[in-house]
Amino acid sequence: MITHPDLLTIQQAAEQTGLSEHTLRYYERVGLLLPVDRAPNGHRRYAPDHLRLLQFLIKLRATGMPIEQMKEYAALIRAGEGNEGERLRLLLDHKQLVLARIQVLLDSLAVIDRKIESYQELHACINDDSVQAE
Amino acid sequence: MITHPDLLTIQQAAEQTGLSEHTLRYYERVGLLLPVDRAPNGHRRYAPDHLRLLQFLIKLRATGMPIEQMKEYAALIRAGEGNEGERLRLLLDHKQLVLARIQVLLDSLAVIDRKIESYQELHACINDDSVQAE
DNA sequence: CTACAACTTCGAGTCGACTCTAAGTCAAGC
DNA sequence: GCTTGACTTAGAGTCGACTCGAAGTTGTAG
Repeated sequence: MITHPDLLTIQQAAEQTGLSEHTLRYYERVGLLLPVDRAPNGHRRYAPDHLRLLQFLIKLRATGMPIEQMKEYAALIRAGEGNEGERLRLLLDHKQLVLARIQVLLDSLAVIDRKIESYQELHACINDDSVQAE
Repeated sequence: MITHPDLLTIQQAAEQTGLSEHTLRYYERVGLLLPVDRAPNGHRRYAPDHLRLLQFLIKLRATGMPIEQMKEYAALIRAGEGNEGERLRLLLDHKQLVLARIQVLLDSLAVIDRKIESYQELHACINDDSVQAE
């Protein structure tokens, strides 16, 4: 196969991003990505630009952004320059949500930690008992 | 209705826990909770013990523990004393997972933050331009 | 006696995000 | 010419965790 520099097959794109080929096609299907370039035989060819966007979208996913909102962000990027304010707003809003979610995680974890400590104390007591019993 | 002290109807339990009545019944159905006590007419009556367990299970849920694993934990509690070591292990393992997930969130958020900053700089530049233009 | 509200059950439906399947195309190697 | 493997498509299936709906029962208020 003639491998054009910088143009990746779907397999290579999957490797690079950690997404499955299925998922890459799915993202395109649902309109998260614009139709990807094609080789003469119809096969997808991912350009570095695509990959960079994908890598960033993956970070949005990792922070729990729903696909619908990722679509909004991707659409803003596609629309070109001039809407950086909107992009900024979207990202800032999302950041607040993520921080809030982390806070919930930490708060809940604190409760769980108290339970953990109580079990650990119990464990220590049992050890004490057995020491005293000996 | 004769409201026995401390025994809550499903509606009251839903209020107290923030879960829906549907969800309370669902948790019981899937075996997360033991069959709840019933009033003579067959209606559920939640005892303080139930409520306390629920409150804790809700913290586990909030930290993303799947229902299957919550069932394991609830089963250990039901089994009575003597398995505190297992409970401790389960909670400690879960805690590690949660901490790891928080770390992923923070790492991804750091990437998003860099993007946010770049948009903010851009924004600042535009402001500079307009100031200079005046 | 009737209306109403609060429950009951069980099964079906929803949602988001994949994930997989089947059937087809195409280029390269033997 | 045939097989193999990497791709293509559209549509169906899965999974977890609810969420809802329909039909029935019970107990109280008017």
